Amino acid sequence: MSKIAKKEPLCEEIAGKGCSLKKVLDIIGGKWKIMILCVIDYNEVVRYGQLNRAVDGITNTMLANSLKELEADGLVERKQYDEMPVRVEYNLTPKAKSLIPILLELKKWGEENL
Amino acid sequence: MSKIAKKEPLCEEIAGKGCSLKKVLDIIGGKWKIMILCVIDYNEVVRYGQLNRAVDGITNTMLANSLKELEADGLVERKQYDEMPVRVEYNLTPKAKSLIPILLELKKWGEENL
DNA sequence: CGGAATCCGCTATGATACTG
DNA sequence: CAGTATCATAGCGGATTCCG
Repeated sequence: MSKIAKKEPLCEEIAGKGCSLKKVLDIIGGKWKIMILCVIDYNEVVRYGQLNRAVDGITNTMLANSLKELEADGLVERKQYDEMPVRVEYNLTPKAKSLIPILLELKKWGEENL
Repeated sequence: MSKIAKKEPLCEEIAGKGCSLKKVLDIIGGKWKIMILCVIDYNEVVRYGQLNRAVDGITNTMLANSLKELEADGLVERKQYDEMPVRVEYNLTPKAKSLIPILLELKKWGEENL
């Protein structure tokens, strides 16, 4: 069979497992992450408790989990100051900041189309 | 209202329930919708079976559900031709088409940052 | 061919309590 | 203050079968 095994005119790059769009959604998907990113961006620097009060309805479990994942994915930076009581601050990495404009476009699209 | 009752320097518009960014994610979130949109966009017009084969790993249940929701949200158009056997074609609405460039930016961001 | 109807497991999410 | 540790649950997503 000299045939290239593409039965359909559809590309793996678009719909396949490796699609980078899918990866992006894996990272910023879920129920809370985008809102967390936006709140940090809006405030530049935020403390844990601030986020907890700011993101409407989030629980400790989800906030802690989301922050850990965002940090692991290089979107959020965590700084801990060992004062008493402990103070922890979060801010966006440059990588995350470069994502914000796109999210704002998405938001704008939502306002115009929903 | 002389007073804006905000205990935190964080805005409801960003993190609250009404945030349009959240709404967008509700519509195109989930595991398959973005890929479905991209495949339809890439092909202009697609049949159900094509989508089923093109979107890697999707099941009937999810494809049918996703398409119904996308149609209800005004992102895809369904055309049924009562031939024998039945033929059904899907294409993007203008609204969805205006979303594609943003998704491509997101994809580009993913390629550069992940 | 293009779905609908069932049934079901898993994982994301959540409530609550507790700790360094 | 900034989280962990448990335990519980809902609903998303999946496998299979059936239908016009």
